[in-house]
Amino acid sequence: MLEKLNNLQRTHICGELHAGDVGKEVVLMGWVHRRRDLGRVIFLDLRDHSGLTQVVFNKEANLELHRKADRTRPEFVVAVEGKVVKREKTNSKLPTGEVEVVASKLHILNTAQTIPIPITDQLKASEETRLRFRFLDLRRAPMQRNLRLRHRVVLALRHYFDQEGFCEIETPFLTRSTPEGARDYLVPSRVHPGQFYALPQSPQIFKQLLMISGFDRYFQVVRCFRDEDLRADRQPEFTQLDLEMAFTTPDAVFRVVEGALTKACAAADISVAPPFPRLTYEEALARYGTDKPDTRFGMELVDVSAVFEPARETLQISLPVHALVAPGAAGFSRKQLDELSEFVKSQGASTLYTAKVKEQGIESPLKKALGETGLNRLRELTGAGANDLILAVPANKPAGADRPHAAAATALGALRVRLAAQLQLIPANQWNFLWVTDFPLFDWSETENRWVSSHHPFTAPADDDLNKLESHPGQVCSQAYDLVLNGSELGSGSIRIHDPGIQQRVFSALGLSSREASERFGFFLQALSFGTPPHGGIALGIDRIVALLAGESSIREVIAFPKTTAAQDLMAAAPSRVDPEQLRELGLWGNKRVLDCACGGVWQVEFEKYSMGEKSGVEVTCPVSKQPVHLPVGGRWRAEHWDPASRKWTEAAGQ
RNA sequence: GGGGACGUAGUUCAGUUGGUUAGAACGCUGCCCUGUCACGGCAGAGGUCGCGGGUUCGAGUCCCGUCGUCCCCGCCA
Repeated sequence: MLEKLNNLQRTHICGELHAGDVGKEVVLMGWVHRRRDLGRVIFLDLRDHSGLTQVVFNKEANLELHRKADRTRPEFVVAVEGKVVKREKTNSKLPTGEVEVVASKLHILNTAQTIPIPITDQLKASEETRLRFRFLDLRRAPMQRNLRLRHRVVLALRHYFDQEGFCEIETPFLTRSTPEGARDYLVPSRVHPGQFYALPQSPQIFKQLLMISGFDRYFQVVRCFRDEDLRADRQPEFTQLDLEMAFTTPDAVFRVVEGALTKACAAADISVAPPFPRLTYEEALARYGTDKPDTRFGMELVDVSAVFEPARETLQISLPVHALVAPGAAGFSRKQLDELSEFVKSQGASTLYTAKVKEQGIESPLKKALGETGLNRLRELTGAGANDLILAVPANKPAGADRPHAAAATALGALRVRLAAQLQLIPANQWNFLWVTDFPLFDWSETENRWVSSHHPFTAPADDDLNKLESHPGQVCSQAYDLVLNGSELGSGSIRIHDPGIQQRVFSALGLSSREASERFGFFLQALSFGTPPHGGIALGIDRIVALLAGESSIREVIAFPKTTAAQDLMAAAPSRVDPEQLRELGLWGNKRVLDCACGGVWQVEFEKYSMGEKSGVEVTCPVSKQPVHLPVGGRWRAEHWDPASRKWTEAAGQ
C-alpha cells in the first residue's frame, strides 16, 4: 500500500547530515539506493541528488517498522522519520559517513519495478540503453553533476551579460527558411497549405534587426535547429549563447566574450586569464593544419616543399608538402605506421610518407626518391631529433591563384591531434582559449560550382579587400572570427555588413541576383537602409562549452534528452508517424493519395502514376477485412493501410 | 551518400575449426544472518543469440540482406 505524503516535509536533504546534527529528529525523503539486510538489522541507503544517508531499522526496537523496511526494494521512494545518531564505525567514503538515521517511521511513497540500468557512477550500460531509459540515467550522479554544471554556467552567463548592459530578447522559432547554410527543419503551415515555416539555424537576422531597432546590446540563450548529419559534438537541436553589439569592433566583442568565458569557467571552478591569444586563419592552417588548433601541445606543421620539389615527378605528387614530427615515435611498428596511413587517407590525404630518425641514420621509404641529402634536409627543416618520427603529406591539388586556402594540410592537422593523444602529449587541466581571425569571406563549393559564404552572407568583408569583391572573391578576407578551446570550435562571429550597397554586392558574389536577394531578404535589405549602426557579435555553443568544462567528449552527456546519430529520440520514439488526418489537415500529400477502405480504415498510397481506369491498377489485401482491394495506381508504388481501431500501419503487398 | 566498430539473459560480457542441454559476473526472486556500507551465505528463476533469407546432416559461429547504436569522411552559412 502506498502512503500519502500528507503534511510531512523534508527537514534535510540526503547529502547534508553530519556530526553536528547528532541528536536531531529529521525527516528525509528519497530513493532507496541500496538495502543491506543483515537479519535483525536492515540498512537502507537513502539517495537524492545531494547524496546518501544510511538509515537503520532494528527488529528488536520496532518489529512492524523492520518488516516494512524489509519490503522496500531499490528505487522505491520513501520518507523516513528518525533521529540522527553517531555511527559505531565511520564510513569515510561518504560525506554523511559519520552519522546515520535511526528510523522511527517509514512511509513507502512509491514502489519501483526492477530497473534496467543500475544507478551507479561508473555505468557500463550501452548508450542505447541509457537513452532508452534516460530518466533513470539522469538519476546517476555524473549526469546530475553535468546538468547542474550546465545550469550554473548558463546562470553565470546570464548574470554577466545583464551586468554588462545586455538585454535578453526572444526571437521567433517559427520563421522563414533561409537559402544559405544548413538544411532547415520545416514546419508546415495549416492556414497556408503548401507553405512552411523553418526553425531557425540561428537568430542571425533577428538579432541584426534588433541592432537596427536600437537594442544596442542583445543576448539570448537560444535553441537552434539544423537538419544535418550528427556527430559527437553535433545535435539537430542545440543551444547557443547568441549576442550582438552595436557600434562595436572585434576587440570589443573579444573583451566581452573573454569576460563571459571567465565567468563560465569559474562556475566550473576553472580559472582562465584573458586576453586570449589570437591567430589568423592563415597562420592556424599553416602551423596546425586546422582552423581550430589545439595549442596545448606543439608538433607544429612545417612546409617541406623545398625538399620534395626535386622528387615531384618521381613521386607524382603536388606541392606543397607539409610535415610534422612525432617525438619518440621512431620505434613505431609497421602496423602502427599502416594505421596512421589509413587514418590520413580517411581524412582525405592521398598518401603518408614516414621517416624514422635513428642513431645510425634515417630509415625511410623516401630514401630512393629524396636521397641521403634530402632526408637530412628533411630532418633539419622539421627539427627532428634522435628517435623521432617524421610524417609528411603532400597536397591533393596545387593551390589555385584565386584560392590560396585550397591546399591546406588538414589531413596532417588531424593526424597531429590523433598522434598527440596516442603519445599522451596533451596535458590535462589546461584551458587554451584562442581567437582565430581573418577568415576568408567565401569558400568555393565544388558541388554547387559557386562561391559560398564561409561564415554567413551578412559577414562584413575586410575594409581593405572591398575592391576585390567582384574581381577576386577568393582572396577577400572577412571580419569573421572563431573562439576555440583545446581544439574545439566554441563560437563563431563577425562584424556584420551595415551598408545595404555592400550587402547587395556580397549577395551577387554569392550568385544571388538582386531579384532573388530581394525576394528572400527584401525585408532585411530594406531594414538596413533605415539607419543601421555598425554592429557585430558572436554565438557560443553552450553544449560544447559545458561538455568541455565537464570533461565529456560528447555533448549528449550534457543534454538531458539528446538524440541518436540517426536523429531519433529513443525514449520518446521521435520522430514518429502521425495520424493521416493530421497530414490531410496540413495539405501534405504530394503525389500521395488517401483512399478510404471498406473496413473503415484508410490507404495511404504513394505512386508514380495514378489512373482512373478499373483495369489498370493493383490488387492488395486489406489487413483488417482480408478482402481484396483495388488501388488505381501504376508504375512504382507503395501503399500502407491505416487501421484507426488498432492505430496501426500495415504495409501492403500485392501487384 | 561513403568508410569503420558493435549487436548473445534485465545489464556488461565470454562462447574454440560449424557439432550434445548457449555460459560467467552483476542484477532479480526465496530462505538464513545484529553493524553492514559494492554486506555475507545457500538455493532458484531468467535466452526468438537484433530481424529476415541462404549454405549445411547440423548455424550464436559461414554468406547475403535488413534494422539499431557508436565513431569518422562528406555535410554542418
